[in-house]
Amino acid sequence: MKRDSRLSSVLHALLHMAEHDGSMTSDALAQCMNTNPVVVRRTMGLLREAGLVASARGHAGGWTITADLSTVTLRQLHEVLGEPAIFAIGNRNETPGCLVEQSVNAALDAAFADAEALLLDRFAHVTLADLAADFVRRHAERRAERNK
Amino acid sequence: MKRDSRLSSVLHALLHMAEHDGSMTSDALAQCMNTNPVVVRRTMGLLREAGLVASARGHAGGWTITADLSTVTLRQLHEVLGEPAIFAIGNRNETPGCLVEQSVNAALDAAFADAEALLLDRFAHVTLADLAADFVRRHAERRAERNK
DNA sequence: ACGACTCGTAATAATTGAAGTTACATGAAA
DNA sequence: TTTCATGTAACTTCAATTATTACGAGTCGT
Repeated sequence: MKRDSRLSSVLHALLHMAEHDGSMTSDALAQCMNTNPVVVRRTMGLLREAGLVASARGHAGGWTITADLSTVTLRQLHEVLGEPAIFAIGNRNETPGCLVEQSVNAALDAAFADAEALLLDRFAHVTLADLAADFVRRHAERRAERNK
Repeated sequence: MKRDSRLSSVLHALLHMAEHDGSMTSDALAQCMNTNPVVVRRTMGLLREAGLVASARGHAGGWTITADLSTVTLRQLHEVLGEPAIFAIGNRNETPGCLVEQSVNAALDAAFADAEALLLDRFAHVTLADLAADFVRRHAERRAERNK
């Protein structure tokens, strides 16, 4: 099953932008992420609609972060991306007439709902600033490793 | 994204088999589930390898449950199906050299791992017998509704 | 004004894995 | 021996993200 990696992608892009002075072009971001500039524009466009980033055309154009990193959570980004389906496993038929299938769906749905709630709660407590700090930590560790 | 509904399917099949005296053919199960007999054989074949069901060919052949309903959990069935990917969302690159992406992956992976643990734990505490009992309850409710 | 640069977006293809289908071999029972 | 059913291989269909191509439109520097 093909997994939706847009959340991972936008996080990657946003953190690169946060570490980078000035704006970054779709091409530069696409190279960072080993993908296509059009894909970058499409996903970043959603963030722009949500007021998280801004874009400028022409010379010296590109993308910049407009939001405060400490206020943007993974959950918010998930919502901005249209709350894509979280699970790759699901019911065969969402509105079954068969009573057997209703029992099956009820049991599975309850479990999935709980797992989703936990996941979204986790997402709600991680901000871009947290990730940026984690990156800085990793960066320092690698430098220390290199100088050992 | 296309979701894997095999767990839902086998549960549906197993419960129908549990309510049904004697064996059921792949064709009968396929009709129950609005699918194809070959698909039924493919998935039920995995359950047979795990010793949960048995199949017989020829006249009066078909599938029968050999396991005790109260000992088979949703988690076990999930494993029997090859532990398919649970999440439809994932990292863009599982083994990134980029430190930014490592931070992103670490945060997402931790959240996903927790949600997966919760889901599997839920699955581990639901048996086929539980689902069968739930079906009987729904069945009784519907009959009461009809006679009101 | 011109031209290089960049976003905006539509249209289309590639990709991936489950699910569905066809076809035929194998085995069991009437 | 005919009929019914599973066992499998090979192939097609299907649905969704992702990738690509193409072109339009705005912006800056010269």
